[in-house]
Amino acid sequence: MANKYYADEPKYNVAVDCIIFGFEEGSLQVLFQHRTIEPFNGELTPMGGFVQENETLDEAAYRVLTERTGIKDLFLEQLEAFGDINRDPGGRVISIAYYALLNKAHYDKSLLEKFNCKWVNVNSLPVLHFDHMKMMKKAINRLQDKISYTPIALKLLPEEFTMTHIQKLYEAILNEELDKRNFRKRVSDMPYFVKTGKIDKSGSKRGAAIYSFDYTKYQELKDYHL
Amino acid sequence: MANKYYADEPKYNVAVDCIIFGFEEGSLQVLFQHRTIEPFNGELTPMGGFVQENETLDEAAYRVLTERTGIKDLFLEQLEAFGDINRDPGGRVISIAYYALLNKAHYDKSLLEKFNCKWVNVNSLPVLHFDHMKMMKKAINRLQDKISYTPIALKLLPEEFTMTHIQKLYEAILNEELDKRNFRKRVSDMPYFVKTGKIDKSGSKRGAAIYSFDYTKYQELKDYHL
DNA sequence: TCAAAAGTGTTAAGTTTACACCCATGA
DNA sequence: TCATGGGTGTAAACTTAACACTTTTGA
Repeated sequence: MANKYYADEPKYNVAVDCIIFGFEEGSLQVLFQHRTIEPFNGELTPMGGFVQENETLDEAAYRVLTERTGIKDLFLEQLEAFGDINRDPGGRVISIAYYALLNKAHYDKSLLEKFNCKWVNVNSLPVLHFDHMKMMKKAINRLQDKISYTPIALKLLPEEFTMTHIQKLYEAILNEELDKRNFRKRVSDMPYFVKTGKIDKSGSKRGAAIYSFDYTKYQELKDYHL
Repeated sequence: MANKYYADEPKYNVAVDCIIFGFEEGSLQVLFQHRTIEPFNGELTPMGGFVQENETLDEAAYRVLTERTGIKDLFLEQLEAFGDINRDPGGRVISIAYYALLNKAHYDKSLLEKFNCKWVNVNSLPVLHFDHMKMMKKAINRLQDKISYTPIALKLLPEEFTMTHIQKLYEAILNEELDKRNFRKRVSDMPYFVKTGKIDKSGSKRGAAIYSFDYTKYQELKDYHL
């Protein structure tokens, strides 16, 4: 497709970089892949890819995500564009950073080898190159901010969960302990958390009530109230 | 500069679009310029320009801003990247949207004709084309959010101002009336608002105390407390 | 019977909101 | 002297934070 008017203006490669969060064994994790070219060959980077001509930025990010994780139902949001002149030694690349939240129970582990990927605990991040640490910090901050006023964090959990699961999740994201009674009170006050009536006996002898999240109810309440 | 590794990947024009806010006569305003090409020749758009090879995204936005307004001391922050495939009929352009806050007292009015610009009250926005209305809404929302926890809005005021000035400013941004006593209490509680000792007699017979903002003190407090 | 996680309320502290009158001055 | 905007405090409502014991059950 010929560019009709802007022929004299410079053009650049445009990429997306996705910080992909997962949650397992009480820890917030991020998915990285090993670089396959110099410089920093073998070192870890967020999931990235170039924006193609037939896709929007969001679509490019979504494509990269589904390709690398096999997951279609996830939360995806743009963070910011990064465009420092020499941010990528391979050439000038403008990168649009995204973050995504997915349910690791649905993650296809065979893709770990296929794409040479690795889940890393956010508390033991590797050295990151380029401006990837800036992206990480932005992603974590955004996630921390956002879970206080939206239930997006639930995309990190299985469809069914206990109060303890949600609390551990919030504690992992916020990196601080929360008061059990206050936390449960706040969660219970939101009408879109519904008891399934089932009991999870895996975590204790007594068993814990299993909840699910009613996205339909959430949308309604959001539309009419918040 | 040759692109070393990514020769096969598509390239795009990359632009910045700046939503520039000003404040005058009690109203929040935005600076637009008239398009000079089809489609929508003559209609209003935010201040835009292409990102050049020797500048970062922020620098491109800053260049556009200083060029179009003559102002160097302003608040500038990235909003989001817009990259829908046909967002610009002139060709595929990825646009990085910014918003900026400036003190209209320093605005060089001769630039109005030079760049064929126009200040418009936010309450009477013109029809906007492309994805410009999305950018506007994002900018206004961000500004509204952000003034509740940072004093950036002061960049819209002269260096010296009265309590009434700040209140009118906040009311214009938030688009709602605020309680005078509560507002003044909150402002006075922040130690970086300092009374200059001067009196502004322009607004009333009695005269109002003139304040200024101590940016140094603000930085200190921010570093050690917030 | 006991260890381990689940579940449950109340009080104090802090924050936010609502609200009305006097002051100083120039015209 | 009066019209105009400047300036000030308090009480009620609401929100947030702190805190400890009982329940259930499988091993």
